Amino acid sequence: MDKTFYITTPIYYPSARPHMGHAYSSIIADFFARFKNIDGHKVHFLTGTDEHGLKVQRAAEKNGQDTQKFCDQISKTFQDLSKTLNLSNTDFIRTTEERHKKSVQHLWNELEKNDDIYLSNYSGWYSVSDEAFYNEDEIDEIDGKKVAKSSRSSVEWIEEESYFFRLSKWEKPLLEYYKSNPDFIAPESRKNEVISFVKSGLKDLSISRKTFSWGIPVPNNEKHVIYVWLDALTNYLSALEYPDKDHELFKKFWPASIHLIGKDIIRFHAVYWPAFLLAAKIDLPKKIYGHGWILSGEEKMSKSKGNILDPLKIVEKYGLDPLRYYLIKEVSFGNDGNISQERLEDCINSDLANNYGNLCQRVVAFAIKNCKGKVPNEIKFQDEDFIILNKFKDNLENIRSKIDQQNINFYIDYIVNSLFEANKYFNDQEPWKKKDNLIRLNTIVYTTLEIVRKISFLLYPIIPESSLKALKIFNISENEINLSSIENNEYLLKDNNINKIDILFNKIEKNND
RNA sequence: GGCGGGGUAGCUCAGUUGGUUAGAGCGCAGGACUCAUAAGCCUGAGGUCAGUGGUUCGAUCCCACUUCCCGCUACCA
Repeated sequence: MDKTFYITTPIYYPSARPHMGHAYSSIIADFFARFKNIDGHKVHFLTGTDEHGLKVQRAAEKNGQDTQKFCDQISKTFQDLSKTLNLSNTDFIRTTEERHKKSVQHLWNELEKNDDIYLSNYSGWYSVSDEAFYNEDEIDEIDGKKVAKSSRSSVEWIEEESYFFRLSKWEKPLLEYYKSNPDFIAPESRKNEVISFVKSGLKDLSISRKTFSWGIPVPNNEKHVIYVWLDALTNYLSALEYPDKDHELFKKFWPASIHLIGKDIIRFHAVYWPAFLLAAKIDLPKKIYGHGWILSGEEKMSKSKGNILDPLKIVEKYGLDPLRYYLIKEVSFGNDGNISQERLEDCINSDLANNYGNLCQRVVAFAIKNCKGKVPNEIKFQDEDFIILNKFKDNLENIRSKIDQQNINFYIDYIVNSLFEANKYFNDQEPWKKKDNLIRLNTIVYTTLEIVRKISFLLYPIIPESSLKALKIFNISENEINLSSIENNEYLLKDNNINKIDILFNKIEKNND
């Protein structure tokens, strides 16, 4: 049976324009998807938009637009973002699609059938201006008027008929599940938060609303729409043609390998979602990973410096691959990351241009001048060649296992170290002094070409476009990239032509101001 | 308030189940080379590992206190 891998991003809520947080989730997910793809897995990579809810309905009204058309428009900006980020997603789901509606309603029916849903009243202190409910302890009384402590806006007691999900019933099963599946929630800090939250007790969850209509109707009670989280989370199933559990997609890809999300929505994914699934007797996803936020430090948004948090502007100015590389390299995965334009430029110059780009150029230029522009034929490896070549083979299993632990930083550090070693190797071997020993010269060139090839394979999940550009040296195309071939020290066919390539990364002129 | 995480070189971060001179990258300074995008290679400067006290033969790592930062503490997504 083929190895499979199903990864999802959050579905994005179109109340705001795409920002760096969206880009980050997507890029990281794409990294994993591409890695698994070149490592022989059948990959399903899902992203999409979450289009229901009061805010969307209001935003559309405000624009005097038909709600669906409004959604079409905003969803398009996220579909465009996926293209801009060069995502390899195999599907893009929208919660306004029919396949999703069918799936959510079916899940609802399952929950109802299993007695996990009941009708009752939802009540609480509601602030119209904040659009939020408050608990008793979040309320103050000033001059006989109840107000929210945080915003000081006045609140009123509201009771509304609502369907509830028996979340409380799943408190113990969830805790047991976390215990027997210690890798279910990552990173560790998030797991601890979730567990302590569940341990503090779960109340039943309101899962329908009557106050607005932009949503999926509750089966058999059209006055209610299904509350947004039950709606939104189900997208992960809808994209696999749930409720058709015999469908090829569902059989192949469920349970999901990993739901990649931001830490802000960990609870919905690590508590509500597994509870829904347990109640519906559906297998739980293997992992929920809540990554950190992208922060822009002290840097104020200014016109001269540009806004680092706008991914589209960054891509426009520096290109996509530098952004992808930078986010993956410099953010300690799982933690919040501070990004700055200055560090991005440093990364481009030192890692991408000087280290990787220049290595490609120097070996190609050398081979064209000294090896007739062909992959050398007569070679004889020595110890120092084997040492550097075999490192890839020796580390392959470790790389795979680190990726399965989402240790992205190990992966990229490994690549950067390999680049240092490669440049050092070429330096130390001094092929330019070996013109009277062609076999040695050829061997050094062949070895270095092999290293460039292996590193370019490893870089493909991070900077796919640039990796492919580099692989044009050897006329290697995208579908030929496969991870296990980094074990092979003589992958490159001898006497094949070597192609001169354009500069991969232009250096950024830094001006001190 | 309660629970949890953290304060390590100019910057971004590793690390230590407590043990000789605390690490990487970037940045900075010097050197040798020249195949290459004036790139690469070598060498070096820079830290009382937040503060105070304690346990210990010995603490950056353990404990207590102090201080600063951050997260969670349910229905905004």
